Amino acid sequence: MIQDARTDLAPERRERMRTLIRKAGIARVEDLRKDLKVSVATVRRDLEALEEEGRVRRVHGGAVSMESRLEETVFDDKASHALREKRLIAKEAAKLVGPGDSIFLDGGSTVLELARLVPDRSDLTVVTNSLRAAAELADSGPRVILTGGELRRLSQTMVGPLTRAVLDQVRVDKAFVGTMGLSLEDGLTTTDPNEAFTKALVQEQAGQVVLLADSSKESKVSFARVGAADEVDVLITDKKFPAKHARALRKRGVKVRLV
Amino acid sequence: MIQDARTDLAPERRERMRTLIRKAGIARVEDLRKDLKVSVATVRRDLEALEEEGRVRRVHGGAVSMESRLEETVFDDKASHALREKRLIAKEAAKLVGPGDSIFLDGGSTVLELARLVPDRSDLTVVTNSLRAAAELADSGPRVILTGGELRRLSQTMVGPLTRAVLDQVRVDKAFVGTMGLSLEDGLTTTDPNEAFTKALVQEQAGQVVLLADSSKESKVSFARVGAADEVDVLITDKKFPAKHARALRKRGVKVRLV
DNA sequence: GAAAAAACGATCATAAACGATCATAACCAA
DNA sequence: TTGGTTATGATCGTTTATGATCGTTTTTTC
Repeated sequence: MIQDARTDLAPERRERMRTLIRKAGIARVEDLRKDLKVSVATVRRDLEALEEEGRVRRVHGGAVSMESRLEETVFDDKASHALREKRLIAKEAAKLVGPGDSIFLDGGSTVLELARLVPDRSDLTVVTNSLRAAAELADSGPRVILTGGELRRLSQTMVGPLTRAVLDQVRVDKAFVGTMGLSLEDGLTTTDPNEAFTKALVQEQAGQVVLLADSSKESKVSFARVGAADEVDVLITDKKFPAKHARALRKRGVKVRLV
Repeated sequence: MIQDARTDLAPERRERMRTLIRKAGIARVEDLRKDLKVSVATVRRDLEALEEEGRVRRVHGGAVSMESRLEETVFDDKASHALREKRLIAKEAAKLVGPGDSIFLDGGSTVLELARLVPDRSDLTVVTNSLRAAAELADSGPRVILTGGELRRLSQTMVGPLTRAVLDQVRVDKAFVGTMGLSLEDGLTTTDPNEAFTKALVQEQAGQVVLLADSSKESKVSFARVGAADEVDVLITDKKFPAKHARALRKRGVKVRLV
């Protein structure tokens, strides 16, 4: 074995490799070979070891770091519009969550922001059909119950008839739901019938239904109907929500909060 | 013993060695030999002693200090062992998955490797109680159905009575399950009773139960019992699995495949 | 979808590093 | 002195880490 003063000991070389991969998020075998001045065989062996430790995941041509979950969430956030409004709405919604409550969270992006506000509330029971909400709460805090059902890829939610099996057996104090469209005539609408079915089901089981919807959803109508607008108990939206429609909703018994 | 003015007393020399290694985080035998002006044999003996005391960890070519930050990062996470075996086992298991099959995947790490092998099989229906398996398949390929239930953080699986609600309504052709322990007398055992309950439930609903277990699980017994060993239809394990026990299992009607 | 290129895993040779063993020298006690 | 103990360093067969080679698998290209 060649180990003169210029070469690293295996642990320090692996440490450098690990750092390189973590900083870049991903690294190619060839680049690592050049940076560390070893053969590709050694790079592969080291990557194998780092994978055993769970620090990287090997892929064809290199390896990706498992040590920074940050990128994913940043990526997610970038995709969503009106983030500022959504955060404000979520913050307001969090005030409605009392001690020891059991709450339902659905798959909307605003609701996901709410999930991010409660990871320390270990007194809560959170029922959700959203994989992303579950992922947010997977490591800490509240008791988490997933509904099960068929995975809908686009929204990363569990939907369809199978969700009924679990939902029939639980009751929640408050259900926090999002929507694609909200109108007086057509009520709540969303893109997927299965999704709509599950939303409607949840609303039956919840003591209180809280709709989180920024003002861009107002007067929109999507494909699948969830239910009438007045099945919602509380609507939390932003100040750009037209006052006229807010009044109409209040007249039908919906509490409307503008943030 | 040589003990003139130029040489250290042994304890003193070891103290210096320990300091050198701690400061650098890591040190080569050759460097220590030069710094301390002793033979490599002595350096090795001293390192052996320091390792015995838990102050350093020896590596090929030198030693890493256990008293500095480098060691924490090198040593802390000893997560998954036998990755190689697990991959081989998973690959073999993948051969059992026929076209159009519906399969169940549980939360074991070997089973997770199997999940990674089927993302392109869009003819499949995958039922799983593992969030991580679901995450692997969340973007592409098979139809994914999650069981629902209470989230068990440690294993990132859905477990408990609520899983029954969904599982009662589905049948799968083959269930691929992992285990913590496998023994002839105690059968399959795992750490958590809720987890065991769910595993047992799945085995009832499956046409065929395939156990994926590397040989380290053999003759181990964990806390919660899942069921008898002969409730398994096929065991896929590695070649280190004792032939004697493989024979005993075959006698009980379990097909044993060694890879 | 076939051909070409790249990356991969398995295997092997080699040199460094290693552990076991032995010889030496210093020290101590009779 | 002699015999015993201990730390050390040298020797030598063994083990380990590495890099090169080669057939296989995967990805890219056309």
